[in-house]
Amino acid sequence: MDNKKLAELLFPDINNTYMDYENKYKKRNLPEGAQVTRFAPSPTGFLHIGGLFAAFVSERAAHTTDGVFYLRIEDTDKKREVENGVTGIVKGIRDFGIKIDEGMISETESVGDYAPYIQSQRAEIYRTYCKELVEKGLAYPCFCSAEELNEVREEQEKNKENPGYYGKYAKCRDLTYEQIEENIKNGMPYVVRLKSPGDENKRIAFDDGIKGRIEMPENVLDVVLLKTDGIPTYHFAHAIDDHLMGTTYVIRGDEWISSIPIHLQLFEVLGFEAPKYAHISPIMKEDEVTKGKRKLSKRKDPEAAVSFYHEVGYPYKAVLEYLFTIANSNYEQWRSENPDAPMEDFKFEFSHMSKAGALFDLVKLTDISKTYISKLTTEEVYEQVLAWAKEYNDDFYKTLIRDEEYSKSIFAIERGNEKPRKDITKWEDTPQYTKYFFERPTEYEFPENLSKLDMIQILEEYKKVYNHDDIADDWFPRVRDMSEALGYAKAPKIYKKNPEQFKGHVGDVSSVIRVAATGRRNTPDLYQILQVLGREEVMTRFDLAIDKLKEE
RNA sequence: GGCCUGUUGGUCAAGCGGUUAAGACACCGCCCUUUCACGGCGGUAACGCGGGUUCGAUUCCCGCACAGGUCACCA
Repeated sequence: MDNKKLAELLFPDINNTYMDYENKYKKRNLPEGAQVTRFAPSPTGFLHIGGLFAAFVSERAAHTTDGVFYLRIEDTDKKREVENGVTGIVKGIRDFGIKIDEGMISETESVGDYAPYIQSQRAEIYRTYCKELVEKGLAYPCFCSAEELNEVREEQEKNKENPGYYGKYAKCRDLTYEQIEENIKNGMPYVVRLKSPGDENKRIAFDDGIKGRIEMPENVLDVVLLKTDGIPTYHFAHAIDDHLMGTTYVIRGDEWISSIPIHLQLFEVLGFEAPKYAHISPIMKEDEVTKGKRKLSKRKDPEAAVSFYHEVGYPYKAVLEYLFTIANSNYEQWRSENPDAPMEDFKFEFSHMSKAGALFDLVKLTDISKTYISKLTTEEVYEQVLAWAKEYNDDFYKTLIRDEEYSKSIFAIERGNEKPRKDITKWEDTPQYTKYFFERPTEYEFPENLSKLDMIQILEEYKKVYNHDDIADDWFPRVRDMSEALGYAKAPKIYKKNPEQFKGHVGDVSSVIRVAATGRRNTPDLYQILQVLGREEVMTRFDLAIDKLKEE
């Protein structure tokens, strides 16, 4: 068979040679040890937390080595594609502050010297390399229909043989030029397959950055390179793109491990140097029903979508912080030793990645997020809450901007202390958390151990002694004195010793004041709340509470 | 079924032939305290099973079990 002639028959439109691309896309000039990594999702309109995790790890791997991290879109499956899918991915990554050096930055635009970064625009490149393989006798057209392929598979299953297109089952391997020409003339659709040089008795080995050394049988399958529509399969596109774009480290989900023999063979056949690989274990979730682990599912689990975290308002750095704790086992240790260091200072290492899939732990995220938010300044909290509200809660947004200083003074309560409060988990909590600052209470959680008359007495008495100009140190002693005068112990300990001598203790008294001012029994520091509310408002609220007590 | 991977408390995980088997989150108790939160102290709780190798196995080897992945013209 004249392979050259066959190549011309199959690819009459291709006039370039692969050398044109080898010359066009120059080798990167990077320092020793710098890694080039990429995130290469399909634009299916949904960025999975596992995808974000892979992107994050890839970005860290690149930027801790002064390398490059780029975004490539793998849109070779037109059936699954979604409108504006690229935008969704770019936004998802951006919302989490992950910096993309190269690649797609919007639906249609990209930056970088290795464009196009979207596979649907690289058809000619793939076809050029494919033509080359045909010329070298390493690839051939296959006209088998889906039905024929199914029949073969059934026969193989019956004979307990490995399924697939290989060996004697690879019917189209031995087609003559004339047969091929005839088929094409008749308009028969075809794919282009690799003529696999693999030997089923040989084994290959490679060192995975995370999983370690893995050995597997060589690939013997004549895998599809170009589909009927002329678009490459993932395998072929992976080899071409990662070679041309200079990827040094391919980081992806571990569902790809079993394709490694194919990929290594492709690199070999194409004469490319293979990249290093690191295969990440999937993020799992405990299934409520079966109590087993399962992959986070986009249908069942809202937290599988990256947009979920943005919507409910977890600060993106808190999410990243959490992702880091499952990415590198020594991260938490490092963080406790460097509580205020930026996370970029942490040296990411593949060797500290877990081989097994971690269960996604929302409770742990909650803790990390609370701690993170507790350390923010008032300004930072206000900005982030505002940004969240602007996107997801218009009413609250309007409330916040009505009086910026007032809003900030709320978030300033007990902030900046040595032991800051840890009570905001996510921005979605803040409307409820701050509600009583913007609205007078309508419901009161008055304590049950005091009578209404006692409570009315407390409030009326407190109105008389309340001094809005008290400094913090004077405020509580005043409550103490009043408590004592009304027959309450001035400290809980005193009350506990002789409970029969008192009506209650100062804590009961301040509870009444607290509930009258806020409607709630549990709040941050009461003095600061009263200060924020302002003298007039405080008095009004006391009156309202008294009325409420009287009417019942 | 073939091929690959994994299995330490509820969760994330240290460990890499000899340890009272770290730590974090969660949970429980106590202390601090005007509530809540914070903080401090303490507690419950783990090496999947069976064989080897070895003076000694959580650690090494072999089975088994369980879990996950993959065997497409999807990525």
